[in-house]
Amino acid sequence: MPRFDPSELQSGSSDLEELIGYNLKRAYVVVQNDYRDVLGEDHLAPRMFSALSLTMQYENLTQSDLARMLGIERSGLVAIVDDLEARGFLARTSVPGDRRVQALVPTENGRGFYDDMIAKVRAHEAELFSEMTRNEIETLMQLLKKIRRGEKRK
Amino acid sequence: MPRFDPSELQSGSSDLEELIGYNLKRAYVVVQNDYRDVLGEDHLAPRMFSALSLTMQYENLTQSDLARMLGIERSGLVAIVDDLEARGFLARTSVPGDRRVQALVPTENGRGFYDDMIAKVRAHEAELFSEMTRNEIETLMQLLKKIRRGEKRK
DNA sequence: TATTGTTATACTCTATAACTATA
DNA sequence: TATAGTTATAGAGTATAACAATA
Repeated sequence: MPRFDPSELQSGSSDLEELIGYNLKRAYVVVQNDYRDVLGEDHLAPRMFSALSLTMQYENLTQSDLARMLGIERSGLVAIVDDLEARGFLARTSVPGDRRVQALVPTENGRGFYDDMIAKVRAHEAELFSEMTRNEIETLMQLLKKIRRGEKRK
Repeated sequence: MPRFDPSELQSGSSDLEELIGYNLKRAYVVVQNDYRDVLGEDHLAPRMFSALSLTMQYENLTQSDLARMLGIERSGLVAIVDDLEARGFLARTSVPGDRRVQALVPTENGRGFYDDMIAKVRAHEAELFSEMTRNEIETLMQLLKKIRRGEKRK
């Protein structure tokens, strides 16, 4: 059994380094930390950003729609929407024909804020991945989406 | 602005789907959920497995070593090691020459348990990624490690 | 002064279960 | 019966700050 040598940590010499799941997690943490540095200034958590993004791009989403799209439970979305609504980025609006649902409608203010944020996030990714070629990034995205498509539904 | 169409969710047509960080997270969640299905039977959380794996493969790791390798704080490791020690998988043993540190030494029992677990995890990954070619997996691993190497140190 | 292990504490993210009002 | 939104609650996972012992 070898003594610990830091230089071999990512060389794939240990069981852990050969696992896809572990590498996926560690890579995700790298990006997440950078996200927080960027979004944190504006007090926007990554999940807030994700929810805001989808409401900007799809008309009259309900909270249940959003939860399904983000892969989280409906109950978890209440606080997120509360926050986004409190900051004036979107509004819960009643929908004619089904009084159970409330569509999430972005405000002008919300659109302006979002446009700033998406620009910041894109700039941050461009810088964080500046060592990777366009081809590598393209390949990575395809492989990640392939993993996502293999998700086992409940 | 388009109406929500579930079929286009992963097609890259929205801002979110074009972000590396978002795809990384979603892919990670897919694997994580599968991990939990597999490791959960034996009440072994993913981070317990990671810590156990490293102590099996590196001689006389200290908790500080482990924390650095896993990218978490020292304080977070106390509970992990407590649990692994309570289950008889490893032991904190004093080290001659430095009375501050306690080396983490695997037990026979721990080795047997770990051998079972790593086999289960590998089988689970083989099945979860059965739609991907060996080449695709190799490429993915290289790209993930490249992202990890780009991590900004504190 | 710096490091190791530790405790206390708090925060984020998320899930489960139950409720209500609608359908 | 089923669904939308909601609340309460609990459990991971993690970080920060402080401390005693030791280097």
